Amino acid sequence: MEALADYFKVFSEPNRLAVLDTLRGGALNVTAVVERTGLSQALVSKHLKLLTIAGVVRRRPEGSLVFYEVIDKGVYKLMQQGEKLLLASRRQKINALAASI
Amino acid sequence: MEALADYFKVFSEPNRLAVLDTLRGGALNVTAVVERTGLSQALVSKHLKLLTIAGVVRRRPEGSLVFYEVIDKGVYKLMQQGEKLLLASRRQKINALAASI
DNA sequence: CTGTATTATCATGATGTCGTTATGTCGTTG
DNA sequence: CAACGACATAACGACATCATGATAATACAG
Repeated sequence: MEALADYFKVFSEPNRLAVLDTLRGGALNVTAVVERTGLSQALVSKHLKLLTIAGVVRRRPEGSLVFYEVIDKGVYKLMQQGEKLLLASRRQKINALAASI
Repeated sequence: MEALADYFKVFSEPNRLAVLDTLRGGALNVTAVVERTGLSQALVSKHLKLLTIAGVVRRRPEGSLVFYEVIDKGVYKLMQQGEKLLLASRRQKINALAASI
């Protein structure tokens, strides 16, 4: 349970999800991620490091650039599954509200 | 992204996952969850409240007891998908280690 | 070798989360 | 209504996480 919770924690941060989102199309270097997310360079670097440690992303230095890419695209499936449940839970909450009137 | 991150945050806490796990078989009242998890009553109550607010769990008072049950069992599928990716990422980390030797 | 671009790290402050203890609330029972 | 059991909430301390600004480390160009 502990390890699973830690794994989900990786996806529990908006900026980290935004970073992951930029990597949908394939590998990008840090600056590219910075530009596409609008986040600070230091912040992007830290999130990418965390994602690397979590085993979600692979680091590949190339010259003076460092490219990052998602290892298992199944993470996007996980996110999609999360979205789906999120929407369902919203409908649920609306129903609960309506029932309480 | 924000909302999705918040949703994943619900599953990013070991004790909360443990609580959810006790509800796999169906509705349970608070004391039953306390007994099965070994967590304090106050803590279980708080986690159940959070799960309720998140729309993951439904609260149903019955006499002096309060039963909770998972609304959409899809959350267990989400957890399963998380487990799967977690295991894959572990294999990945081992490979990365091996490659670095 | 110097300077520059790219990426990583550090130190810090602000904020959030978790768990505990104590107490409050509500329903039931005698 | 008094007492009890079940559950919820409040207050608090400990700790984790996040974002920032400044600075380091690295690779490359000139």
